[in-house]
Amino acid sequence: MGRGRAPCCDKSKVKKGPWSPAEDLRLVNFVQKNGHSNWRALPKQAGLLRCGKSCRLRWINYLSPDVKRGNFTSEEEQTIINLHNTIGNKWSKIASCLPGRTDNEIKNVWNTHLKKRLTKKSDSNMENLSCPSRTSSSSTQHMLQIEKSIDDQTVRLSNTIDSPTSSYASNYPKSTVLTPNEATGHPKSVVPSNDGKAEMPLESDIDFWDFLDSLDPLQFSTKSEASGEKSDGDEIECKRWLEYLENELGLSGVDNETKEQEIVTTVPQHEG
DNA sequence: AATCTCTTCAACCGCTACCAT
DNA sequence: GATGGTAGCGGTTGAAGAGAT
Repeated sequence: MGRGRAPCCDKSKVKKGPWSPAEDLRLVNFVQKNGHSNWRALPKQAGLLRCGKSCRLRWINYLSPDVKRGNFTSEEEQTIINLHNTIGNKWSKIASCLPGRTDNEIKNVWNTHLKKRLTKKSDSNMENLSCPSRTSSSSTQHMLQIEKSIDDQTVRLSNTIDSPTSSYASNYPKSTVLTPNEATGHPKSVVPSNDGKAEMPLESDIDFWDFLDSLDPLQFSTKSEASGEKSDGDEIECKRWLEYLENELGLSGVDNETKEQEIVTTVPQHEG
């Protein structure tokens, strides 16, 4: 480790910046069919002008059905605060305790909301020195327990989720329901606009998210997790989802080859 | 209404950990 | 054990939107 660094991709040939709906669709489509055992090779195989890292990030933080959108509940915030107190900036570990939340999201929430809030609080606490510190032995013990449970959970998760051969379907968590439109709801996808077709923002269509909501994650996870293969039911659901996506993107009614070409040509090139 | 400033968060970058050879 | 390749993590950035002036 730590020896030199090979560039993860040819930077001159990859697109950067916000993802277009067409790219999203292409990535979802590909991961759904082939899983994501090799992120580096994925962009080429999927016909995306992105680097593997970018694809991975986009999937994990935004496109994965695991991702829970919307405001953090006070319980979630408290969990973050507690865990951060214990383990510091271990965002992925914290995320593993908050189903549906990504490390990036938690990091953002911490930096933009929680940190400031706590700073304010501690400022006011400084004025009130009698405030008991959380470093009492009992709370320390409590934190150690939390830390241990995080480690246990991390091990469990790594054993059950995301095996190298895992399919898209197996990424559905057992209990997490995709709730993209709760609270602020829909992801704020920034849609580059040098092409009319790719302009349609996904989040603008309530039906789309309602449809996603209507999909039963368990249906995806249970069978395929057990068998390692997609069942017919899964495929039908996946197809429905994809068809809907294509519809939303204005890509339906076009034969596949034309569609593929269209997506590639509508992907704006690296904007300066 | 126009402009400026602040806030938010998606995406990028660089590094390390881990695995295969 | 050394080396190379890939995945994942955490810090940082910058565009876009919101709010203030």
